[in-house]
Amino acid sequence: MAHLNGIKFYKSYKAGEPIVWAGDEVDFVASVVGGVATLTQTMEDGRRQMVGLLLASDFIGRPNRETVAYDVTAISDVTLCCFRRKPFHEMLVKTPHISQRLLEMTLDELDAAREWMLILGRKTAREKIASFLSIIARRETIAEGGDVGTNVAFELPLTREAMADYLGLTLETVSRQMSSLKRDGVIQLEGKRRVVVPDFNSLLNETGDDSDGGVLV
Amino acid sequence: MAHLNGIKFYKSYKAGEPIVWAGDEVDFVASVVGGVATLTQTMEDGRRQMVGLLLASDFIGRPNRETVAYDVTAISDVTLCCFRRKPFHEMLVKTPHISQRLLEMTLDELDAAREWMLILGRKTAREKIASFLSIIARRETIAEGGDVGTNVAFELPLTREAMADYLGLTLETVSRQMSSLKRDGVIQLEGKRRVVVPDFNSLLNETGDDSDGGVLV
DNA sequence: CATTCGCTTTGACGCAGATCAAGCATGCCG
DNA sequence: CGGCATGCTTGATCTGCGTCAAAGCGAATG
Repeated sequence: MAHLNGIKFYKSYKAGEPIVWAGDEVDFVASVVGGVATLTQTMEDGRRQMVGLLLASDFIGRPNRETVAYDVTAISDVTLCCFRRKPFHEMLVKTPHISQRLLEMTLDELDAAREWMLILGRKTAREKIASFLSIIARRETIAEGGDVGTNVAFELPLTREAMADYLGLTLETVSRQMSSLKRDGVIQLEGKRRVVVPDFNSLLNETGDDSDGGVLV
Repeated sequence: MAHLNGIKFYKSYKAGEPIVWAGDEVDFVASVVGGVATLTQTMEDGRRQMVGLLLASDFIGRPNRETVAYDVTAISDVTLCCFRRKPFHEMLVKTPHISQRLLEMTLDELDAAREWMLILGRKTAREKIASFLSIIARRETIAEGGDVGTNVAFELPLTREAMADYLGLTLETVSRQMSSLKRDGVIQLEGKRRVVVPDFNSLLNETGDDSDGGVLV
């Protein structure tokens, strides 16, 4: 996505800052350069569900639509690389391999959403936490260029409350299950945010997923 | 999607028949011509979550990937319009506006998946049922060319068990909540499968969603 | 150094929905 | 026609997680 003179610009947001609200008109699409942002849906009475977790290189917005369907929030300091919507859409028409790339990315997101649906609909609180940790472990260690060996350590990009919104739980339940996994030796905590997983397979065993090794080397 | 000599063919499946299993190699992609199919994920111990409900014109498969990630099952008699994967992929590269169309469809599915995530993660059993019924009402009555007026009637394409798999509930809870909505006059049942909604707004009021009219005319 | 604030942990208790268990209705097949 | 299968309903009981409440902890601030 290089060489897009004039239609491309950067924007930064501080941790906690809203990027756009559901229903807002937005005249750009963007991709995350650095930091973490979330997509959330909120019900009238305040119940909240996260529906997207955006890390570096993830895409925001629909080329063809001027309003946005979800609240987008910066959860750490975030930098976006933005493209004005109209020229971006024209470029899409002229440069087919970009829309094919975008299709691939969207299909990957759809797959992620479907894995997420299984977590939300059928897993216990403990399985939800274990699944979340293994998802983050995978994304974070790949981002750091490391291999997912048996011994893994990473920083949680989310507060307990945000984890609860991700998993359809309350923050108290998240906290209790983290403590429980710690008690059982599945994870260790250094401070509140850094997680050490001494044996990644034993974490996977807690997810409820088919556990025959999986992605492990 | 016309004029695709030689690479296009049709396949039919009976109600209940599996179309493909998760992990199978499949050399075609397809679009649903008629009937209803589901995408489901199953855990080792048998817990099941539906992650896709495919009606007429919905698309199955990934142009770029030879295996399939979910169980696909015909839930009524189903006819698929299939395209061999390799030539389909080549056509995609040569005919950019098709991949743009496919991108639009995929983004719509992603939006649907995200609405679904809110339902799974945060709604009560009663709200889940009401949400499901209003989603089906919308899709079915549009398919029949009718308008979604206040008074709506439609056929449920799913058994109580499949509804449970859709909503992350047990079939008993689905049954109880259907009875409860019936007792409260929100819906009427003609037989087990036909649903009459005397006042669509009062159904919407049960979904927990922002209720200011919405899509109603 | 004390104070406050945001985040987290932990405890006690209650309830929505799961589980276990009958029974009912409809339609199919010998 | 009777028997059996499939799908649905309803009841009784149990439990995982939500709710309410209090207290711990580290970092920032005056």
